[in-house]
Amino acid sequence: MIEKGGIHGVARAAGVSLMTVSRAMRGVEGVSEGKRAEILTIARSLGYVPNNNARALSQSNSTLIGVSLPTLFNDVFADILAGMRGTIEAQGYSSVIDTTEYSAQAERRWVERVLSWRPAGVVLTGVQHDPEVRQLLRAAGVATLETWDICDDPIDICVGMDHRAAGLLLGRHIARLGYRRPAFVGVERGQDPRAEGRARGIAQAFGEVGVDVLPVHAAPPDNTYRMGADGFRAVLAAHAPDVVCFLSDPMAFGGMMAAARMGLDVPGDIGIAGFNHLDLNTVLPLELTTVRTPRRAMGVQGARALIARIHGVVQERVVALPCELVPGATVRAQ
Amino acid sequence: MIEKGGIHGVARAAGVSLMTVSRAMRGVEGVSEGKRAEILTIARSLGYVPNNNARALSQSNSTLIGVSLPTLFNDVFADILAGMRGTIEAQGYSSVIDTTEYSAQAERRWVERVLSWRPAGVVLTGVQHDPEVRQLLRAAGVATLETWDICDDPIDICVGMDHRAAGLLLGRHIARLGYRRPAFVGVERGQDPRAEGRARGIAQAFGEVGVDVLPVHAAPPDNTYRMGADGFRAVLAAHAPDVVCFLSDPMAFGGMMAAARMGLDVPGDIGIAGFNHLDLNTVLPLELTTVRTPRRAMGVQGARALIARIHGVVQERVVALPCELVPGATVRAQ
DNA sequence: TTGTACGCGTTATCAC
DNA sequence: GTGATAACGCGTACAA
Repeated sequence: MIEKGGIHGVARAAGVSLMTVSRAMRGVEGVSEGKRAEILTIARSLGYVPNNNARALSQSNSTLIGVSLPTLFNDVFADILAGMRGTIEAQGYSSVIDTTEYSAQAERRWVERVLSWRPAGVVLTGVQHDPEVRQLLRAAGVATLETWDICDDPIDICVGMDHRAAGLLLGRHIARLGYRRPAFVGVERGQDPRAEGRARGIAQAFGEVGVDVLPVHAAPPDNTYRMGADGFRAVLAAHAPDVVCFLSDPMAFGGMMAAARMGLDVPGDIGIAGFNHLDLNTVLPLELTTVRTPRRAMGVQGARALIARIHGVVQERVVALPCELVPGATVRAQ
Repeated sequence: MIEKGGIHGVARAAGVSLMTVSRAMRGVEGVSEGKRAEILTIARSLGYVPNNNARALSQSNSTLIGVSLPTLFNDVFADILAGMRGTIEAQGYSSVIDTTEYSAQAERRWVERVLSWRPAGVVLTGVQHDPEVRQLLRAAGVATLETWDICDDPIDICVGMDHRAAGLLLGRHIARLGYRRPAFVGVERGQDPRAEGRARGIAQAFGEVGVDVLPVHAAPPDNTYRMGADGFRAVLAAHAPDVVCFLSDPMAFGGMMAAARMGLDVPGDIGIAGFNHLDLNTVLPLELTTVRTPRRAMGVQGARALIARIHGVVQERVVALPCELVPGATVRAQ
């Protein structure tokens, strides 16, 4: 419908050739300024928008970067994305977002779809993918960034963090405070590999002080806060822990609310810890014990590395950004 | 790089013509099953992904739906989107997301970009846009859905809700409980037209009981929870209200936390109300007084209407979905 | 069942 | 500074 004239219509209306319109629209040299202004006015009045499919087809280089996120219901990914987008757009690239709902299958389908647009680069969340994803991206020779997690052999490059180390950091802090009956509330196995990594780190920390078991409760899918609250009750009934670590801050908050409802004092009766240090924490009466993750920096540095990679510059293939313990006040003090 | 062979490479490797490969890849008739399997295997091993730019260029019909959201840092839009995506994908369409950060300029640029892909449909959040947006979309003749808000003359079709009516609903409830010194905490003017509509509704409700002023505090941009907390303190100091309505639930929660920190009892000393009824509320010790918005339904019905519109079916141009008051416990009882 | 010619809208290249 | 022509990779229509 838009092609009732397309570039031809504009050219005809302006009394010039296609090429002159093309040059005028793109802002490249080869058109007198007067003519350019005239053409732009006509194009605008005709509602002409260049056809990117044709442009992409006739050119080999693209400025499109596809970004895959597990979900939009998590400020973590919004933070990472915010960091990326600033950089991506400042460099003249544009991004296209999609979510996989934590499904490897959906991620694979998305990779095929985005590759069909011949993007300059692709961003994936995490390092665990359908085997075909790696193969597709490698075969396409497309610059690929994996983020949020790290691994030894990324598809292309990787800017993330070590979730196990982060769990270890948190776990050691908690263990040092004397807790000996920890528990973890997360989601079903395979749903969130990063959370599993953190749980392993926590388990390792407690292993170092002779506690060999970290009971894990997998919350059935629901709203995050309720998952935290229900998970807290479940793990309390099943394992009588003295401290409960949660997959995330929102879940930990749910746990805190459940504790209050049960008449339990935090941290007097039981300790609670979250993960990520999200905005919510800044207003809580009792600051949550958690780990601050470098989400925004990850986005910025990841995008920079990806664009450098697109330009053929390869630095380190894997960059792990550091986390920071937030002692908070939901576990007991020394 | 991927075109080291492209469809030609596959055809050559399989010993057939381009068209046979094309047919095999698309799953249409005209290829023997044996040959199809063989071709698919070869294509896969060669990492061949069809070029969507070429496909889109050669066809007039697209299955792409572009969706514009203000931000990802708000579960409201995640909810709407979740509702849409299910429908969109079930109908064989695919969606591309972008965020505008509440900037009309960014929205206009996005509309141009998405139109350059010749989408089947476009979804915009809200009804207030740069004038050119309307012109571009109308000129392109692309099916367009506006959502989350409503207006009398949508660009094309509109499935949303009446924010002023929602504010009126909430305001009347609060006014009926005897409150007479209301205040509103929102964001700077123009940042969120929907919130302004709700504030107008609240003001109208209080106008009905003879209270003609609704002091409004515009929180400077920050994290939502802190904006709520800081806004609460500011509005309290400036206007000594007996009830504070917030732009959203998360801000209201920030306000509740600030009240607690100031030693104020809610609702004993002061009333608080939010908007949207988000997941957070389900775990709070004191359920927030708020309005439940039909976000998911809006997404589902909006997507259905848009796809019907794409297929040429036009029902009502504007559909307003109803909201529901959640009395909660953060304003005093009757 | 399989292959050939042409067109989609744009840009690069070369000629004027 | 401007215009003509040939790609880009795929799908449609038709021919074999």
